[in-house]
Amino acid sequence: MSATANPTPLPGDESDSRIMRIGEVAELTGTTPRTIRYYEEIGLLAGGTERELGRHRCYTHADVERIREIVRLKDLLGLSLEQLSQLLEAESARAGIRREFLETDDPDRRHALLLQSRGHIDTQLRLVRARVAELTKLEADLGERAERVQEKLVELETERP
Amino acid sequence: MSATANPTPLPGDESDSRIMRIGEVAELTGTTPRTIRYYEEIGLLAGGTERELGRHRCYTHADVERIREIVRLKDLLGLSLEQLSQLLEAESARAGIRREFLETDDPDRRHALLLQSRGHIDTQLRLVRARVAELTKLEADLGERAERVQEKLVELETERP
DNA sequence: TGCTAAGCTGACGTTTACGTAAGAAACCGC
DNA sequence: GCGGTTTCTTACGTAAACGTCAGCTTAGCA
Repeated sequence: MSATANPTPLPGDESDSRIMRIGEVAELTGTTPRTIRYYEEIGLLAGGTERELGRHRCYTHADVERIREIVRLKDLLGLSLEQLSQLLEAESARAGIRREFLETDDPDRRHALLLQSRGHIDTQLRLVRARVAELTKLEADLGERAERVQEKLVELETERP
Repeated sequence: MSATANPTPLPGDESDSRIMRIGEVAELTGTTPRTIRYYEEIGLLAGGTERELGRHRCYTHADVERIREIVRLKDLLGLSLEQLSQLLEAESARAGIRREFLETDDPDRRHALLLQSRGHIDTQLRLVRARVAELTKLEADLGERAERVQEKLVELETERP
């Protein structure tokens, strides 16, 4: 028996292809239903398609991953949701891109899609690295200050027994 | 002629001991007068002492440095101003501590002040390092994704001339 | 001494990122 | 098919971090 054949997956199970509702997704991502709806409202999450008004939103594991990524970038880089929208704009149709990638057989088209994906990842990498550099500089500055204080402490301790 | 003897220091001059008003400080720190007043209002900046109501606030280069540090920690660590207040609480009396350090001759007291200063710096260092670790993990994850895309690109290019 | 730029003190406005509440509708197990 | 839970939409509320405006005062200098 494979895990994917399990007819009733465990809650919190991260295997793909399960369909979840907003409450579960919120728990899995450490957010709230309101937050998820808000992200959809401002266009940060797709969700708008293929759902008649009034019916329950449904999500896949890919959506959970995306929300986790949003939260991570938001918290770690301190980006506003609007900045995130722009940053992830290319990726916002990620599911669509992936689908198109799998559906098409045109190598040129696949090539273009891959390039687009790589560009998007590179942008994020640049941001992260710049931030790491700034933090490293801050760490160095703090280290210097710590050292100066330490010197004075040693100095003081040698002065008196 | 030494630079410090210059009776009219250049604007933007970072030499100590000049007394500035809020507009200049705002420019030097990339903030606005309103922001500086607000920081004072919520107790993040001292300023409350030694100034009769209604008179102009005056600042030294040490204040500029402190504001720069606040902005830096706020932006890089994404801390709220209240969190910053707590983090810098010990340091908030920094000028006072420094003065007391210079004034006192009691080695025990000086020792205690130095230890306090070191503890404060260490707290900041821990925060910075934790953040760097998280960002480094994010960088690694992005790197993996970039690699996978790159592999597919190469794969695609070898398939067709 | 008089003028002007800059600063002062309230006080209200604004944006972001959600929280919260209400009433109705959808889903699910039995 | 029905009760109970979850979700839906709509709409108002809120906390943080300032922006902005008004009316008045201060500081510096010609």
